[in-house]
Amino acid sequence: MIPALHDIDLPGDPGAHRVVVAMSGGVDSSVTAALLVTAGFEVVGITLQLYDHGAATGRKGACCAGQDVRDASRVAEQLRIPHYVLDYEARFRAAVIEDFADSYRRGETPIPCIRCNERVKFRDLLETARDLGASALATGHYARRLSGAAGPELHRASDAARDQSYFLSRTTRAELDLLRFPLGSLGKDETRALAQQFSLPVADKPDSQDICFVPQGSYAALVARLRPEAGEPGDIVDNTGRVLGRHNGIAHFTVGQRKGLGIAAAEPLYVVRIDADARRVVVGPKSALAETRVSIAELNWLGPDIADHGAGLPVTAKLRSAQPPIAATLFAGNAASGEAELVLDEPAGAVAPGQAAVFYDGERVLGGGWIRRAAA
RNA sequence: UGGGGCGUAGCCAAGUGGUAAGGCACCGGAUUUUGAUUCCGGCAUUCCCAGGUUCGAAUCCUGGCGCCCCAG
Repeated sequence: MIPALHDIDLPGDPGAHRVVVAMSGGVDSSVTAALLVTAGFEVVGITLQLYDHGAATGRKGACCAGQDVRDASRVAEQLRIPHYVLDYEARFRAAVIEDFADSYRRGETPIPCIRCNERVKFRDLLETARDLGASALATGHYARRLSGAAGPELHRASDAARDQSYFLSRTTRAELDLLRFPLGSLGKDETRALAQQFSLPVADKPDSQDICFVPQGSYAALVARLRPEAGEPGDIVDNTGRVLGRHNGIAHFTVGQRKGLGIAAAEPLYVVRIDADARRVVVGPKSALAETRVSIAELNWLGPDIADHGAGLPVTAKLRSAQPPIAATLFAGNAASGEAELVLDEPAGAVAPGQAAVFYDGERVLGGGWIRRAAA
């Protein structure tokens, strides 16, 4: 059966609301559109064409180019809703791909999916939705938008294994006002089942994986092409500076990485730090990864006012998309600058500059920022 | 060329007569909207080479080759 839409927060007659759905051509956003159509909303599908290298055409599990755009069109056609494809290649290249390359050049580890949400999907698409007079912009993300006393709140998805709130941590309050996540209470298997019930042509399409704009998965080659210095060879050293080996470009590494070093040692070695200027990759044993203090920049806050929390706010913090939140205390120093410091209750490893730090109070997303560095 | 030691997979290394541990690296798979982490699996019919002893040797014997250390 088709489930009722939770948390849609659009009062009155559904037919009176125009809802724009961001359709990537994948299963999730297609089911999102189908659910909204079934619920009686006036749905408009929009697909952003983000890139279009030839290799994407036949690639499985990509999004936002070639076949995926056509898939989105087919779904929209079946649902009998208007569908617009907007050319965002130039903007995506500048705001996401160039940023991705710059990040690696600095020796950081970018997370382009968040940049894409932050700078493309939730910014321009929301404007477009407003221009179209829409009441809401719906996406297929697995997260929940719940109405709280002080307005909409962002929460983790019901299915913890599918939760994508980490990727939505740059979302602002204003954006959250207009956003809706109809899949937030569903499990992936439920979404698949719905896709079957709706007979969507993408029902059996594989989940997207990897970085969408990187053909054949050779992301380091892409970075090396855009920022040649990130592909220059350099030394692999230990914390005393002793040279243990060579690497073929810092773009191949992230803090916490074990594979690919090619160094035989008594115990496994992990990337502890990347020194972009010297083109050095510093490695050490797992114990060398433990950090307790993390500097945060560009804090985006969605929680209650934290001006009163000079003593620090207890939170759980997620420092990597596939790692569970860990207990910590957040010190939001200069709110205006967005600078903050996170102190972990227990030392944690693989704190990589460039990744997002997302703060939770239980299921609720309080905010997020970028990991600048491990504070000494 | 006096004395001593060593030579086991890419690296380190256990094993001294009973039919090749382990770690690292590497490869494959699972997981993952970050090629990370994690997890699972694979990875020397063979122990520098050639003979010999033995039912049986990487382990004992002989010879050779290579390397290291201490003396000169």
